[in-house]
Amino acid sequence: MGEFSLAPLDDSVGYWLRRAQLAVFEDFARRFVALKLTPAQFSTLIAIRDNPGRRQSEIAAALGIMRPNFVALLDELERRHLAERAPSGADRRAKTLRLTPAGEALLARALAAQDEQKAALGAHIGEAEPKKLIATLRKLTEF
Amino acid sequence: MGEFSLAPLDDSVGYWLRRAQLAVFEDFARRFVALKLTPAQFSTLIAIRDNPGRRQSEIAAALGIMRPNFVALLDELERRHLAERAPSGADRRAKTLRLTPAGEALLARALAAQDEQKAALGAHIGEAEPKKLIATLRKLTEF
DNA sequence: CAATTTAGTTATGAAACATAATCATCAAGA
DNA sequence: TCTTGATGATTATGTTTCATAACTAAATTG
Repeated sequence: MGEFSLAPLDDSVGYWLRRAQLAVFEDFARRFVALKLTPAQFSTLIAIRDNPGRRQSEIAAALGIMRPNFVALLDELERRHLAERAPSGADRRAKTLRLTPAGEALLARALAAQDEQKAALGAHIGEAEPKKLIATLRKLTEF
Repeated sequence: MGEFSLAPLDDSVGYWLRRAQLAVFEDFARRFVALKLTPAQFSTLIAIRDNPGRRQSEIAAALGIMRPNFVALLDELERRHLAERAPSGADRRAKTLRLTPAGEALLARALAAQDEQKAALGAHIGEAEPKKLIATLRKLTEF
């Protein structure tokens, strides 16, 4: 195609942030395709496992997922017998969430896949970089 | 809501990459709302200005935008008289792109807004960080 | 000149993300 | 207690972003 000039974008944090995110998510998708888990599903399984007894809407809020969109996501996890809704004794409107044994097992495999990605990523950008990178990205989330 | 544990995500590059990207793009949207420019439109104006005479499809490819989606984007820029399609003398199928004076003027304002964002961002994460951050993000795009 | 390829386009669909409205239940005050 | 207003989950719906297939006109190749 020939040389292409995009100078004002070349030192734009937003531009590279978007491109890097796309690249990392593509790699994620490749590693997780066998597990049939999207990033949202993966983080949902984690949130449920590590915060048992929480309400559906609390977990959605913690993940930054809109409540209406969380319904179909959970429907799918339930359909695959990875997670379950259970009545919240106190409040009959509310539902608490828990993983099934199959959900625990799949999450374990997913976490292993995540570790592999982390290792590959460290090898690619340098072992010390991920820690520094995450520290900077965290600051940016408050921007 | 109480303390919420999302440990396996807390040291995940992908997770923070996504959240940082959302935060920076939200800030971008705030700064650009007065100009009525999306990130894709902004980068298109830059690409056209800095690569005059290129074909529509070359510019789309350089920006990573699918050709079909680039059509409506350009239609809108033309409707607002910011950019124009012009026949490519050599190939009567092809169209080259150029900015109108109004497009040049709006892009100048947009670049100023981008500079302001850059300054605010440097102030927030430290003046030396953006350069290091971009270097790391660039490596990630080849991941 | 016929067959194939290419540039731009149209039509269309999938996926992520957001809002308004509904239904059942809860909580608080008259 | 009864009514009123808020809340949890849901449905319906819409928007934006991103991707694919198929079309047309024009170029290229054999």
